[in-house]
Amino acid sequence: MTEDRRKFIRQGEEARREALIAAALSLMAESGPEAATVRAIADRAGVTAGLIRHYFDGKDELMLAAYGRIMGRMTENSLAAIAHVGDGAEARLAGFVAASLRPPVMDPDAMGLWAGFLHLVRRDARIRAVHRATYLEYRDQLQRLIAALPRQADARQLRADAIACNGVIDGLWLEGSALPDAFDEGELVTIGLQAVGAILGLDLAAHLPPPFTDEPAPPETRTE
Amino acid sequence: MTEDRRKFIRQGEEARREALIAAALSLMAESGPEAATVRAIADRAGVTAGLIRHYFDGKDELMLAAYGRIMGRMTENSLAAIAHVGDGAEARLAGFVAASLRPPVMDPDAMGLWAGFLHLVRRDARIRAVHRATYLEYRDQLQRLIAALPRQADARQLRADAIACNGVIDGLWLEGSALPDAFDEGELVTIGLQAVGAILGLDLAAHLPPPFTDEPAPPETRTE
DNA sequence: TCCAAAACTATACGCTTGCATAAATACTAT
DNA sequence: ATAGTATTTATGCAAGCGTATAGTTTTGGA
Repeated sequence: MTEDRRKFIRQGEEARREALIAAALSLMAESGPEAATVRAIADRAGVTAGLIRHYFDGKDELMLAAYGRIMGRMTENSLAAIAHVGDGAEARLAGFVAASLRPPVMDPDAMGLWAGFLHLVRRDARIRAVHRATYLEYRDQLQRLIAALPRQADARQLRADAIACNGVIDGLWLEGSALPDAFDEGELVTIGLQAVGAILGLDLAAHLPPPFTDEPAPPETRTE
Repeated sequence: MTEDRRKFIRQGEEARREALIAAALSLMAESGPEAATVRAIADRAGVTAGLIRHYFDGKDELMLAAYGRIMGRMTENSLAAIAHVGDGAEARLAGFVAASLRPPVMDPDAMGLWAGFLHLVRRDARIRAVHRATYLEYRDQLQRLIAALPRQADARQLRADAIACNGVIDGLWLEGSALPDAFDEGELVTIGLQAVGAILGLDLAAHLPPPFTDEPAPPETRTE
């Protein structure tokens, strides 16, 4: 009764770090980078602000960890779509492209997050390193899928094709995420498949994967 | 001698507004959105902070004006490259694509600026309107160039082609701006022309425009 | 059972932000 | 020459920022 100090239960390093990262990402996705203050993050994570400094050397460290988490998740989401597709290189590539142009990868919140971090890329060397690694990893995945296609191409051509296809996907992802209602349902998937197919000399649209996977609806990016 | 108050000369609305917009853009390009504080902007424009409120209703208004300025300029820069190209629709399209993938359009500073504003797109309706208008205007320009090509395509196909080509350009622009040293000199121009050509069924690379225009070197985006 | 270590809270400090307000200056019209 | 007005400076304020630090609670092992 003296002073009702907040009750709490210990949760340990792993859980708290994850909770703080998730809180930072959700705030940033909703309301932009400037909304992700230490107080707001702590509040959403159900702790007080001081705890951030207990688990991270500072806010910058938390943001760096959060960036790594979200970027990795986006590549994972694209890859997960083709994990169980076994029937041919073309189908796998088509699945990868389509997954990148559909939720939860193509998503306004995801783009808000990505944009919020992007401007940090130029100032913070460690953020830049994460960006570079993520971009190259994604492109390598794509290049591997392209290399598996039944066609002949030397290393130089393979690199150029991967860069071009990655460009199409990135550009369409960006525009579809930024202006969701400027495109019809599934329009960007079709366009993306046609474009990638044209670049590689294939008819990828023929492999148009089913619009729904086994999951009913993945509504949010931000939920863990 | 009493108190050395700062000397000044009157410059009038037009000049001051432009100076403040230019200052805001240059700060943002250099060091990100959070560096563009009212004090820093005023300082760079050679005035004191209070003047911003005299010419704009608030900082948000200044940022909105600045966003309109930079986005318009980027489309202009792409269009300027083909203003004096008269020999054929393919050559004009090739010039447009190439210009979008070279300085001053493709440029780390320009991308920093673009990214800095992008996350405002989701919160501020007026910023979003500018974004939408700029994107659609750019795409319409591209679509007009595509429509002028000697080939047959219905309206639906024309729209899809424009979206796809715009996607390639945007994606390559983004990656080349974000990671300039990940690509060879001129590599993205070549890849972009090949990709757009493949999508449209042309050999655009044959029209590869000269690497230099009549200007010696446009070094900076941020200078007016 | 109790005690030491770790987890967590609470508070305050210094700094920066955008903005309001009031005073001073430079220019223009007369 | 001078008065008037728009332009510009100067100053202060309330709010919010990240962080440092000290104190309190929980927890698990001796």
